[in-house]
Amino acid sequence: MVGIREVAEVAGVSMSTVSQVVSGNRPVSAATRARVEAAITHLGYRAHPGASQLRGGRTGTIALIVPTLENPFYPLVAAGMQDVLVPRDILLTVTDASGMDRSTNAIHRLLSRRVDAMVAAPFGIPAAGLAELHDAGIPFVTLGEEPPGGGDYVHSDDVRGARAVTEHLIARGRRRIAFLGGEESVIPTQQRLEGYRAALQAAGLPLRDDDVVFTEYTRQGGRDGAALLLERDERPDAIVAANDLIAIGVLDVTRARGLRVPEDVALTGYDDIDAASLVSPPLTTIENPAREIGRACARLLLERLDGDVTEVTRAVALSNRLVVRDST
Amino acid sequence: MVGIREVAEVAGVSMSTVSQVVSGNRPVSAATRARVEAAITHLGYRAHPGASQLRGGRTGTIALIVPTLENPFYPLVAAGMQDVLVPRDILLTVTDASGMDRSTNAIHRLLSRRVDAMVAAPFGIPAAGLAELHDAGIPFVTLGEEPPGGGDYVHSDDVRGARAVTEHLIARGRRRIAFLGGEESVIPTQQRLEGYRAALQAAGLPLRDDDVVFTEYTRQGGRDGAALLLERDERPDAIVAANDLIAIGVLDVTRARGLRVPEDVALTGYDDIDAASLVSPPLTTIENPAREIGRACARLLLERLDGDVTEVTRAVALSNRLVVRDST
DNA sequence: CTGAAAGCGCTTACAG
DNA sequence: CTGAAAGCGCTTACAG
Repeated sequence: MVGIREVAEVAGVSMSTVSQVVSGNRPVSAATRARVEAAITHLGYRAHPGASQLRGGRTGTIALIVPTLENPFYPLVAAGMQDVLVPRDILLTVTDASGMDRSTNAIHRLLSRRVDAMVAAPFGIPAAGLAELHDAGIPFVTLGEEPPGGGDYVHSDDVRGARAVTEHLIARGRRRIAFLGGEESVIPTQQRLEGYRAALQAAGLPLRDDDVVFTEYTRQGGRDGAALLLERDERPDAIVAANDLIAIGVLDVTRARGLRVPEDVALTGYDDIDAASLVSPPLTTIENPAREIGRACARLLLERLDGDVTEVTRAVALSNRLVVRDST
Repeated sequence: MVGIREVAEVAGVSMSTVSQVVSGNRPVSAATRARVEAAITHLGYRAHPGASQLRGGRTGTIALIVPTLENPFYPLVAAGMQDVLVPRDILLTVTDASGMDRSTNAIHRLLSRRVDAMVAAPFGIPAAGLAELHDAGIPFVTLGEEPPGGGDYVHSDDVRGARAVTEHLIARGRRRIAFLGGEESVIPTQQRLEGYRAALQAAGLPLRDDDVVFTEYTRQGGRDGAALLLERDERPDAIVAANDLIAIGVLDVTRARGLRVPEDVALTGYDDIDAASLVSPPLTTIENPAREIGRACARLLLERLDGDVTEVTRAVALSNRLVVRDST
């Protein structure tokens, strides 16, 4: 392998000078620089990341931990992060935490690898994992909710989105609107529920406890929840699902029962994943800007890494918008 | 930071011994091992990856380059790779090459980072990129087709899959079956066409040139191809689409023309992406095991890295299976 | 089974 | 603006 030494020899300068040219950490005369650069090109020199890391401290790697890679929302977050990271020549490593017994393992593993920073969806990350992250003292951003103890986070305005979608149903004449959430404990569920409630309240519609059902953020979760909601005597005339996958599960049930959407029951999703426009009928939903969210995460991290941030917590709220399709 | 030196002090042994305990590269007495392990736990020691890398040579990182993260097939490949890589404590870095002018940049960048191995979808990777990869001498695997010049690759058995889906249509009584392929030049297209032909031939059905149309592997490609096939006087009574996205494009056209699927024309896809079961009618298709493909890629790489492989080229063909739904 | 020492390829004070 | 030298935290021959 060709190293800094070979380059220095060919260029007729010291190893320090080669290092300065590569890193730009101190001024080098134009003539010297040109000679060094010529030698680098000629020899095909590539810095050894391990060596730089050992001295410089940083690995140039940022990690993303997601609950699952099967929900297409998360790969898009990864793509957004890359939009920002690639120009800075930072590597992104993505971990699907669903396979590991506990995401704590993922955090631990990534910390051992000395990643420079991390973004994680906090859902299901046990407190111990978050604590370890805190102790490590590296910049990190959470997705969707503020980490306990404070820290940067990025979310789209869930209260507003859920409110918009519910108001849309009310405007369409629906009166008995149910809410089908994912896991009750996570903040996005709570905020979407809050938006739903706010819309009903503003319209003077009653809030009924049994119109709110919690399940999982999956297609199967949607099936389970829909089974509950739709077997009642007094069926809702609309369902606000907390994400598209849940809504798609609801469609499975309406189809099986011969219910027409939207005639018998109107339905809305959340996120606007590709599938939302492919199902039949295509879903009215809230566009959740996954890629933008990824970009924002990466930017927050980079600012911390660049050291010009003093605030403990910064929140980035991205706006979302209603996409009306045939399911309402 | 606590390093090997601190651990050695606390355990009352030399730094070498600590290193041996951590790496397992040479036998250590049980008593010593226990003392060292206690010290490691007590101090919370984590090896510095940069230092190990500088000596040991490997970064413990494997890269995956995909044409896009927006096609849900690829994130699943990534998830499959992780299934295999995580237990070996190897990091996966995923690059979406769509953003970069040329994937060559991605390859170059990853090589600079000294990733230990790489898997890439060869579609659209220019020869220069592949050549650089070859020169780097690191193990790599391609997706779907053999890399020019030879090397490991993983694909599902496309001939067999396409044959199965075509035989299924014949069994359903279809006689005039068209093939709607993606780009003619890529191997998967050629193999799926071969399977389709084999099925017709075995059934004694004629092969007509004008029943074979090539387009792009996209929804729009499907629309374009369907427009050609369905405007003829003698319409086919079935269409074998070379992937699900194409089939979904066909559905757009049948819907617009008031043709019923499967009554007027039966339709099959390929891949079984989520959307295949979401469209109406849901598609009969061939399940292309993305996650399994990812696992196989990782295993091939690991075997090379472990050094017990001498063959230049190894091909892994994964079996796929017919999924029958309402479109046939 | 264990230790002392060299060295992996860089970066960064320290000098000039 | 440039160079010589120390050292980052490990691993691995080399000895014993």
